[in-house]
Amino acid sequence: MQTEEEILKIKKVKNTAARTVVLRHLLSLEKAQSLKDIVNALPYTDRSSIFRTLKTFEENKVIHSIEDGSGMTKYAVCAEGCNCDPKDLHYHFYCTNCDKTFCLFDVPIPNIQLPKNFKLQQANMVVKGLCDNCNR
Amino acid sequence: MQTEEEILKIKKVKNTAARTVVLRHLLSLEKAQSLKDIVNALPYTDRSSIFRTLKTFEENKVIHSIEDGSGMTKYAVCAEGCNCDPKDLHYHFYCTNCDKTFCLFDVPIPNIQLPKNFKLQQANMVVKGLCDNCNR
DNA sequence: CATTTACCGCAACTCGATTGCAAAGATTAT
DNA sequence: ATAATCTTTGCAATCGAGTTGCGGTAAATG
Ligand SMILES: [Mn+2]
Ligand SMILES: [Mn+2]
Ligand SMILES: [Zn+2]
Ligand SMILES: [Zn+2]
Repeated sequence: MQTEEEILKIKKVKNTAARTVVLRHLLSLEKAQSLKDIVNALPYTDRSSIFRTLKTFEENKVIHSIEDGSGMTKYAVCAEGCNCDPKDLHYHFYCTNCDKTFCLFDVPIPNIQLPKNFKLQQANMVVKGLCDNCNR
Repeated sequence: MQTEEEILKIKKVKNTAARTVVLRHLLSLEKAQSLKDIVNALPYTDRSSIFRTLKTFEENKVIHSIEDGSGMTKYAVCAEGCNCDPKDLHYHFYCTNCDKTFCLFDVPIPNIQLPKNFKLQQANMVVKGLCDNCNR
């Protein structure tokens, strides 16, 4: 896995204290995080700095955002080589029990046959249900 | 197409003035509407009444809600026979140019092979891009 | 008709998201 | 190295979609 310095270098985002700590934090977790989650986990970094860091990361394809319907946008680090193009699309799974949101990088997204003359640019595909941990 | 009285009868929702006007309005449009859209279109009905009407409709499967990433939840009338089960799932298309959101009732949703032990309950699948009208 | 229950309108409130601004830090030009 | 310039950060304030409390009105029940 890439370190946060490598990622920022590749994505041409200047490395600052806040960016390093936020990205390192996101890399350390397997599930997508909300702004609130991150603020709670990083008590020495200001909310608005984290917010602007996330915006910068998103603009530069370091992370992508997920609207999982929980009311808070969540963020996850992009996979290596991701450019947030349609080809990089993947499902997200939101567990209605434990409130975790995962990137399902391994589940292929089938070709979607849109109506005539519709053009696909992006997608937000959230599948909801119970995760393996909650489904017992 | 069913009238609003027929729909409310089938879904066992009491018919009131506000409900009639909101449902009739939704039926008259082909695209999903936000609360704000509806409030603007129905100046003689109070925002909170419309809000509670939408909640009632959603609970009773008269309409379904769509999180299209625009920041406002949108609502669309359920198709005849819809019970908002996974089998009634369909894609939604959000046009990034004209901001319209459509139900793609005719585009089949393929089977999603979730990871082991994950259980599907619902989904919010929003495809984004240009609609036929904006893609020229 | 009296009582109970549901619905409506208005105003207030919640909370995630966003922004203005000044201080601190980094970069570039003299 | 110093000054000028640009960027990032922290704090407080603001925005806006969504939601709720409450009193009044209408509908349903007996
Ligand atoms: Mn993802
Ligand atoms: Mn729909
Ligand atoms: Zn779970
Ligand atoms: Zn369009």
